Amino acid sequence: MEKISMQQRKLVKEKICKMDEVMFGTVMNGLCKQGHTQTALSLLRIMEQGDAKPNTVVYSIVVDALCKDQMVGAAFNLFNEMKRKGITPNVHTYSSLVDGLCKFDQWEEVRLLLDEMTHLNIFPNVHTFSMLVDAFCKKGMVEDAVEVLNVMIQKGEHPDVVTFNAIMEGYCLRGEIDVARRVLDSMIDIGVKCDIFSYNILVNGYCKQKKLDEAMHLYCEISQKGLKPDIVTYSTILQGLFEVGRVECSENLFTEMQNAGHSPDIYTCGIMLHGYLKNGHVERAMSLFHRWEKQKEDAYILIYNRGNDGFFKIQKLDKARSIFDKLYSVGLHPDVIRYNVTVNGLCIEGLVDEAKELLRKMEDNRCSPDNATSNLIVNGLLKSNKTNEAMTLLKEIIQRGFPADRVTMSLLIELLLLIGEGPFLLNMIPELHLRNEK
DNA sequence: TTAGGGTTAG
Repeated sequence: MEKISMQQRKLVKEKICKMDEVMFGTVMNGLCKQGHTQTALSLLRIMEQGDAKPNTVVYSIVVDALCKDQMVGAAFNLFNEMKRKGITPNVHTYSSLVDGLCKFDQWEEVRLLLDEMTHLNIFPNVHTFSMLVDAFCKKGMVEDAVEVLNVMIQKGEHPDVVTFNAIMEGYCLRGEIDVARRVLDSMIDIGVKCDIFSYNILVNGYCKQKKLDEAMHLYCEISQKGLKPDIVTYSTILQGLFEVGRVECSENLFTEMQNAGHSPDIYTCGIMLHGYLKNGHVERAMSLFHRWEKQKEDAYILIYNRGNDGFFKIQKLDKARSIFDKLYSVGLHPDVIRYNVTVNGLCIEGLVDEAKELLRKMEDNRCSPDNATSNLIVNGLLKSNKTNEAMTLLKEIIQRGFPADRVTMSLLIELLLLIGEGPFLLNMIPELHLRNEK
């Protein structure tokens, strides 16, 4: 990506081609969508030196990308900078910031920002309101979301399919799928066309409640409504079917999916593998696994991970271990999650030395244990009978810098008291406390 | 040239 910015620089400096704001905007948008926000930001700085000065659109592009990268503070710095320079933010800029703040539960700041924009005669539109509705729903605050919905209608903004889908998801997350279904019917009544997202939300709701007959019924309804199930629909139902042990149904649906022209993506692969393993079909899982590992290198990461987890659950530690070793041999560096799954498996099995070895490998690969590692180890120890032996490992981790959160701490305390390590606990408390303060 | 939604391992 650096290459692109070098080319841009060259084009600008040598005046081979005069880039206007729109061209800069297009390039910066592309960079941001590919995750190169910093490069986009340097391009904005380059613009300042040229004839085409940064405008509202290019600032908004970078502000939005920073929010999506969860760098809301940096986004606000840029937002303040543009205001200082007299470049007026618009409804896009404000909406991106509102969305960023919502994701961090900064409700007071959201309110202030909405006030600010309204004072400037910039009014929230269907996008802005839908972001708010979605944020409330995802946090289980459906009543607040409905209130936002009413406000937007009052202000003359029409909720659309995205707004209603968010509300449906809110009800589904609370397990009130029948209410969600009624939302779907009423949105059709008022003339808002539902889409495949609407159905996927409902299907997922039923699957999570293990109501697979209802989910399958909805799946049939999709085609009757003139819509087509997509890869997400299939993945959701496949997962649900495996969850309730309907392996044959899953296999049939998997074939149906491929016949409909959808090749399995990385998630479907993981669902199939995990589903087989969970239901004890090791051979079927292995055969799929071997077929795919030849085809798709990209898919390795997730498949190995799922594979590892599944293998541990059915006590095939030797197979899990060989898969993990294979990751190294093909030059893939496992991420913290995959390490965690493996460390957990080893702890449950009481294989402390191997877990230690793995933690050392983790450090060699500059992959630090995180909260989840600690959590999993403590959990593994609680489930295991070889607690004393495994204590050694835990002590080593604690001494190396235990990343403790509240949950881990309480589990740890429970464990230490259980196995009569009260004195060790007393010694550790000041240090754990200090780390927690940081 | 800019903003909103669904599946996804411990």
